[in-house]
Amino acid sequence: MPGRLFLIDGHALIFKMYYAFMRRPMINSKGVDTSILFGFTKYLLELIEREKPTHLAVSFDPPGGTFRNQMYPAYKANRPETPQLVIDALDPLIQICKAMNIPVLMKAGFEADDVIGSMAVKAAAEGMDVYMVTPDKDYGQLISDHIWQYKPGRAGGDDEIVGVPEICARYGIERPEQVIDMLTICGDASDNVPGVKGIGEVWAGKLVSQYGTLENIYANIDKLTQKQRDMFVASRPYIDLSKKLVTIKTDVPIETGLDEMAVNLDYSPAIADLFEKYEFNSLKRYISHVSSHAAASEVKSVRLDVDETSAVQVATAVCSSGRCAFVVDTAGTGIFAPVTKVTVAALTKDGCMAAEAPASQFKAILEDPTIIKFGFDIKYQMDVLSHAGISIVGKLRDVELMHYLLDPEKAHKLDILSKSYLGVDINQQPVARKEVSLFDEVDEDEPVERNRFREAAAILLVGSKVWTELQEAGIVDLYEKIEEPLIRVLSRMECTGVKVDIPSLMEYADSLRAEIAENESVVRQIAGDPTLNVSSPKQLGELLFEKLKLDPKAKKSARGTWSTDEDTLVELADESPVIDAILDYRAAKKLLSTYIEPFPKYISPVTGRIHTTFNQALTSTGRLSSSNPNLQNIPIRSDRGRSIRKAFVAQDADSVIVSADYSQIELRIMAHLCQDEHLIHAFREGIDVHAATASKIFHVPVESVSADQRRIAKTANFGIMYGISAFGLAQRLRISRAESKKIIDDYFKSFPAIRSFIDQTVAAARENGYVETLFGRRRYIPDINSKNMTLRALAERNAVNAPIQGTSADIIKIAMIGIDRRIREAGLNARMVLQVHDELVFESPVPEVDTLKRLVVEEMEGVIRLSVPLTVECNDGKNWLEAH
DNA sequence: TCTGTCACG
DNA sequence: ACGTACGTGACAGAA
Repeated sequence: MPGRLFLIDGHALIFKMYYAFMRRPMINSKGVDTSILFGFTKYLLELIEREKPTHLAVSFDPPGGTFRNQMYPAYKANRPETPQLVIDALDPLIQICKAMNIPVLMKAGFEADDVIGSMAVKAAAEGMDVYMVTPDKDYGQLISDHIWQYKPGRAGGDDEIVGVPEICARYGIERPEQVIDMLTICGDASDNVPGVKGIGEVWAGKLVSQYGTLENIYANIDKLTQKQRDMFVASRPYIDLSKKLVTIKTDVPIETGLDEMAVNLDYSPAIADLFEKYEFNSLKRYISHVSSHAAASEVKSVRLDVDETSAVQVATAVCSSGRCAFVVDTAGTGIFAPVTKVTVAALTKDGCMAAEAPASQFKAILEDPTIIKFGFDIKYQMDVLSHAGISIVGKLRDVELMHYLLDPEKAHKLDILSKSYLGVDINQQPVARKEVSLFDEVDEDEPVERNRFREAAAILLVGSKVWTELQEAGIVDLYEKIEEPLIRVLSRMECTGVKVDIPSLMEYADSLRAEIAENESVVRQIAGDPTLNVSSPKQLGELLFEKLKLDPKAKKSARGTWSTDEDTLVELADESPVIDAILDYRAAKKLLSTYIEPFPKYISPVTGRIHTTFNQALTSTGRLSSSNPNLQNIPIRSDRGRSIRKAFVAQDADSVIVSADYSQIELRIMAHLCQDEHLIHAFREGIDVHAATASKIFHVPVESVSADQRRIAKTANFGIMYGISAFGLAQRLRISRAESKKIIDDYFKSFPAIRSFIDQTVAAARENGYVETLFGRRRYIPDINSKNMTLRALAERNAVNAPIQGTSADIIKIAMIGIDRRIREAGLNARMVLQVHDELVFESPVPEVDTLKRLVVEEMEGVIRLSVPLTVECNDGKNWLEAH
């Protein structure tokens, strides 16, 4: 019978999972350690998906001793006691195997080795290709033309398939059966198999290959060296016993027939219940096809009533369960909105209870460091509660943030999460105020009012599930070491705010308005239309390309409108003086309408400062974003822009602005990730990396690189990180495609490691469906296999860029946490006020500046040791511009 | 509400 | 033959 039979050594796999999860066990919401069950089941499911076996069976060692113990009581006697977790895993795993139609082979008196060995030989004789899934070296003796050992990879590494050539090469022998002699001679300390004392693997291999068998070694014992002869003679009395111990039996009768091992993916409905019970949420996709009532009952399995009760009762439940969810209500919006009430939910033995009360009544709970707090957008709640004199202490499980880490590009709204995780619509209004059920029918016409009880309960329940998924994805560290502590840091930054000198901005506004008016009238004059709106791309397009007939080839359709962006206009600058007027108009108008006119309304009446919001759960790559207002895109590149940046000032004459920014952090990360020797060398030696790049691709010495060559190399360096195309580079450099193609070809020729890094990253995205940063932050790349070339190309660029941009984001986040801690430990009055991706901005009293700078640089540069140094430039000044 | 444009890293 | 560098947020005009 042709086919692929996989025989799994169950105990070996259990132990592997036991150790794999030892440092960070996976505990489900009921407090049960499901590490082994999860790891084992996941491995099974992945193996089935990846290797597509036609037949499959799992073998466990039976309870009680084996024939080996009978012949040699010391066998495995000095093994440490089996951990309880391993013992406890056996029965549930047998249940899981049964539900997946996988036969479990156990034979009293025999180890799994013997059962698998016998089955392997039998199946191979019947024409199957057999894979023995186990890391145990003893199995090497069974390998043949149709039997392989399939070694599970260590810690996420690839599995290894060992066949006849590999096993022979491993020991330097001719035939796999000789593994028995090898093992006999070497012995096995952990199993108490004696072997020949004094002979190790190297000599054993030489002797076995020279004399063919152990018996023949003894037959020729006088040809050995004196020392070896003595050792073999001394071992003679128990060498037969050793050989019996290490020889895997191949004649154990197996009752289970091969046909019963045929893979049957039509799993029993019980599998869904088991996955629900153990909370294998991330594995559910493997069993989504299971047809049964179980899928439908999944929603019903979240059966809880939110019992509305008193704050005191909830507080009691919170303290006994050690966890709660909370929702803060405010009058109005913004971080200074007064808190009106707080709703707290707690788990009870048969559901959820919740109560709402003035914040002060929950102060003790919120400030209790032992209670785990589930919330949604906790940073904002921290902001508003801090003004009510309440801090939130203890572990923070922010559902929005945790879900963001699972898949940053999904929607992280509570109502959507409740629907998908609990099957519950929290926007639906319950009928009664008491004994409300999440499943009660509601009157459709009733106005939807947010129900905080249901929200709090949903946060608690969704939060537990999302937490489990974080564990399963192996990104709990990312959450606990980076995002969770960052919540507090960002909250402090938001509450601190930054001072903007509005009067100086207003003064500058006047000169901008004059420029705008001047340019507007020039444009209107040339157009011969006093009503022309220069801000209207449509009207501008008609003016330039229809009325003035400047360049008829540029049409950027979408809605058939002429493109009038800066790149297009600059091309036309020679053709009409109207172009410069338009560009000047636009530049001035942009600054005025984006960075000046809206700013006064952002000044807080409480602090007189501007308080941005840092969005921590938004970008695809792990960066922060800033909004209302966005303080991460304050101008700097143009002269006009710099006047605006000057308005970001320290609070008074006794303070300064300090700015610290990473130099070339993304290129450095790329150098580390691809391990390119030239790039690494340039960074280590402090050589100008763009000049070094130019030197390589243009084949000139570094010192004779021209400014133009350097500029081109710089553009190319950035292009590479963004997933360059010849077209894109050509456009940016205003050169021909042939020229840009040559540059790219030379680039990859000069830096072959970068080429292979890109290829490997794209391959990893295809393999796993996602890419990750150095710190495990994931971005899923679903379009990587798209048939649409454009989409696929975009996906490939994303796959390359995300680990680079994301690692940079991880690094500065870690630095921020360290700096915040150090500032507080040192009791400084300096404050971190802004983060701009690779830059941190502080406000500091003058006497503290030196201390602050030292500490900031130390923390930023010391986040992680890469193959290249991380360097930071740090300056101070009266305003943000001067500090640069 | 969507699109085009442009400010930043 | 096709479309073309990564990640954001805000504004004005068009629809």
